[in-house]
Amino acid sequence: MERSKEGAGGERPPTIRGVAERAGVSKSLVSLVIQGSPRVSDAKRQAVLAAIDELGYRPNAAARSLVARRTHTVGVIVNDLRNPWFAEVLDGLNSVLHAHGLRMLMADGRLGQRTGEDFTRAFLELRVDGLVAVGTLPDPDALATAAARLPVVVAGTHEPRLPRVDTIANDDERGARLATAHLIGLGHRRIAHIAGRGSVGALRRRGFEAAMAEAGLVDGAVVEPGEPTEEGGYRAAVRLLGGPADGPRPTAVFAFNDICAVGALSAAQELGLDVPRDLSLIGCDNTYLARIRHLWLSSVNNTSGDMGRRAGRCLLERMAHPERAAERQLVAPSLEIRGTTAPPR
Amino acid sequence: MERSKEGAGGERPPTIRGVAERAGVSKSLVSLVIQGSPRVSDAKRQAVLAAIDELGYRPNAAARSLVARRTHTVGVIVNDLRNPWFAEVLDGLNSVLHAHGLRMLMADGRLGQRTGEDFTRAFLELRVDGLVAVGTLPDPDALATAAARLPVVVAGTHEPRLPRVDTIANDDERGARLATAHLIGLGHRRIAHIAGRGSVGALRRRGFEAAMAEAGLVDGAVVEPGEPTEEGGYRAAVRLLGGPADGPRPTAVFAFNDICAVGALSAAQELGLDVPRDLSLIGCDNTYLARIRHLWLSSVNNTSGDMGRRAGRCLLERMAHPERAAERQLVAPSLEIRGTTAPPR
DNA sequence: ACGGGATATTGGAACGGTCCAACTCCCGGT
DNA sequence: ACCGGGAGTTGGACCGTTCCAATATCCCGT
Repeated sequence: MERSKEGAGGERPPTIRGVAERAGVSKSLVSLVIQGSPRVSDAKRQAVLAAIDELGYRPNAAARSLVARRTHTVGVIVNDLRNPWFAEVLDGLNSVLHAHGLRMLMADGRLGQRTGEDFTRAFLELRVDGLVAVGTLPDPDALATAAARLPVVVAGTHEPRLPRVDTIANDDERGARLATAHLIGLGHRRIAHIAGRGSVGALRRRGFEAAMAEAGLVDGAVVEPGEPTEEGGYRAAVRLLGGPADGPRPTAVFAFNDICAVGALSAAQELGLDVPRDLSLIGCDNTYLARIRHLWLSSVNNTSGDMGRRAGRCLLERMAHPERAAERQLVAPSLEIRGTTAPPR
Repeated sequence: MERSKEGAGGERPPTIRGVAERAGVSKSLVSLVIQGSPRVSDAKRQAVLAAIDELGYRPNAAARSLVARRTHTVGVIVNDLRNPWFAEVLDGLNSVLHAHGLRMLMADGRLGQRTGEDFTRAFLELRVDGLVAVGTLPDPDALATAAARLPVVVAGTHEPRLPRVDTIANDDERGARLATAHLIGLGHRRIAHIAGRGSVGALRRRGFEAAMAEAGLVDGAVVEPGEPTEEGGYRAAVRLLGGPADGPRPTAVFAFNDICAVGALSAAQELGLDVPRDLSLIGCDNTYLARIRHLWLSSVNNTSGDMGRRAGRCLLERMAHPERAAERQLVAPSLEIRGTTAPPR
C-alpha cells in the first residue's frame, strides 16, 4: 500500500493529515491553527506552522467548501472583455468583494457563447456564493434558473427583470438626454443619433428623442441604426453624412458608444468634414478611448468604477438577505466635454 | 432531524442522493447515468434524467473533484484586462482548451496586486489542473512554487525562465528588427525608439539597436524610455520632438506598443508635425487600436490569437507529460503597414 | 489527595460525489 | 437441476476538510 515514499509520478499534494503527522499532532489541531483559533498552545502552533511551511501545504478548497457549503468565490460573467468599459466595472467590483474576503472568477460570455458553453451552469456546479453578470448576456433564461439558487446581480444593463435579481444600470435615458441637450445648447438644430440594439440601445434612443422633442426639434432628429463597433459607427456615419442629402445634413451626431463614435469620427474625416467645426460628435461611456488625446472625444460619463462598487455592495446585501425584493439602481451619468463638440458654423 | 421538508431559508441544493430517492434507484446508478455509461437500462435512465430535471440537480464540482483529483479547470492569470491584446490571446487559448473539455477561470493580476491577493495561491487551493500566465506577472516566485505542483505555461513574455515552465512568446527582437528595417527601407536615417521595461522592453530595444547597427546607423539611433501607456508615449514623444533639438530631429519613431504609439501620434499632432509626412510612426502588437481608421497605425503584428492557441496546446502537452523539459516557443511576427509610415521628406 | 473548572487536544461523523467489488437476475448450455 | 457468464444494479470505502462532542491535561482552592 505504501503510497507516499515511492512517488515516481504520482506525488500527491500534502494533506492536512500529512501536516499533522509531521508536526506530531492531530489533524483537528492543524485545522484550528489554520483558522487562527486562539485556543491553541504556542508550542504546537509553531510546530504546525513549521510543518505547513516545510511541506508547502495548501488547503484543498474543494474539500473545504464541501463541508462549509461556502466557496468565498463569486462568479462574474462579462459580456465582452475587449470593451474597456468592462475592465473598469470589474475594478470597482473587485475592490468591494475583496474587502469582504470574496474572490472573483471571471468568464467571458462571448467566448462561452461561441463554444456553446454555459458559464451560468459551470458556476452553479462550482457552487459559487454569488453571481454577477456585467453587460448584456447571451442567455437570460439560464440566469433565471441560477437566481433560484444563488444571489445574482446584473450590472450595466436593464434587460432581464427577474424576480430576485438586483439590477444596477446607468440611467441611459438620462445620459442620452444630457448629451443631446448639450448639442442643442451649443446651437445645433439637426442632430443624428447612431442607435444601438437591446434595452440599452432603446433607452439611449428614447432619451435622444425626448430631448429633441422637448426642444421642439422633432423634425431635426435623425436616427440611424448601427452595430456597436468601430466599423458600425463608420458605416452609419457614411450613410448619415455621405449620401445625396435628402434635406440638410445633421451638424451633430450622438453615437451609441465611444467605439461607434470613433468610427464616425473617421468617416467625417474621410468625407472632408472637420470635427468639431463642421460636425460635432459625442460618444457614450467615457472609456479610455475617449481620453486618447488624438481622439479627445466628448462623451457621456457612466462612472463604471462606481457601478462596479455598487454591484458589489448589492451582491453582499443579497447574500445577507436572499429573499428580499429585487432592487433596481440607476447611476446618474454626467458629461465629459472634450474636443469633438462645438457650436455649429 | 427532518431537514428537507421544513426548509424555511436553509433550502439546500439537491444532491445525488435526492435524485436517487426520487427516481427510485441507488446513488451509484445516478452517477452512472450522469457519466453516460452504456450499461444502464433505458427505463432507469429515463427515470433518473426526469428526476434530475424536476429537481434542477447540478453535480457539485467540489465533491466531484475531491475524489477525481481533477477539476477540468485551468486558471488563467492575465496581466491587465484593459489591454486589448490579452483579450485576443484569451480567445485563442479558450478555443483550444474548450475543445479538450477544460474550462477557464480568469484572474486579473493587476487587481490582485492592488489588493495584495495572490491568485497563484488561490488557484493552487482550487486545485486547477493547470495554470497559464499571460503577460508580465507580478510575482514570479509564486509561479515557481506553483510549477512544482502544476503544469504551468507562460505566454507573452520571456521573463521567468523556470525549470518546468513552458514559455510561448513573441519573437520581440525580430519584430523590432522588422519594424526598424521597414523604416530604414523607407529612407529614414534618424530613428527613435520609445522603450518599455521588463524583458519584452529590453528585447524590442535590442532588436531596434541591432537593425540600426546593421544598417550602419548607430549614430542615428535614439532611445527614449517611456511608460507603456498613452500618456507615457505622449511624454516620450514630446521629449524626443519638442525640446530644443540637440542635433536633427528623428524622422521616424518605433514605439514600444500601440498605446504608446497613439500617445506619440497626439504629441506629433500638437507639435504641428504631419504624420506620416513629417514623422513616420510604427507601433507594436497590432491591437484593434491600430486598426481604428482614425488612427490607422502601422504596427508589428504579434498574432495574439495564434499565441493563445499555442499556449493551450502547450499546456495540454505538459498535462500529459508533466516531467518533460521546459519548452520555449517563439512566434514569428510580421508587419502590418497602415497609414503612419512613409518615406521622409 | 481530590473535585472542579478552564484550557488544549482529539476521534469521528459529516459534506457529495466516484469507483470498485459484490450481488442479483436471467438466459443458454450441458 | 446445475453451472457459467454477462448485463444491470448496489453498498460501501474513500477523497480532504470542518465541526462537535468527548477526552486529556493542568492549575487551583480546600
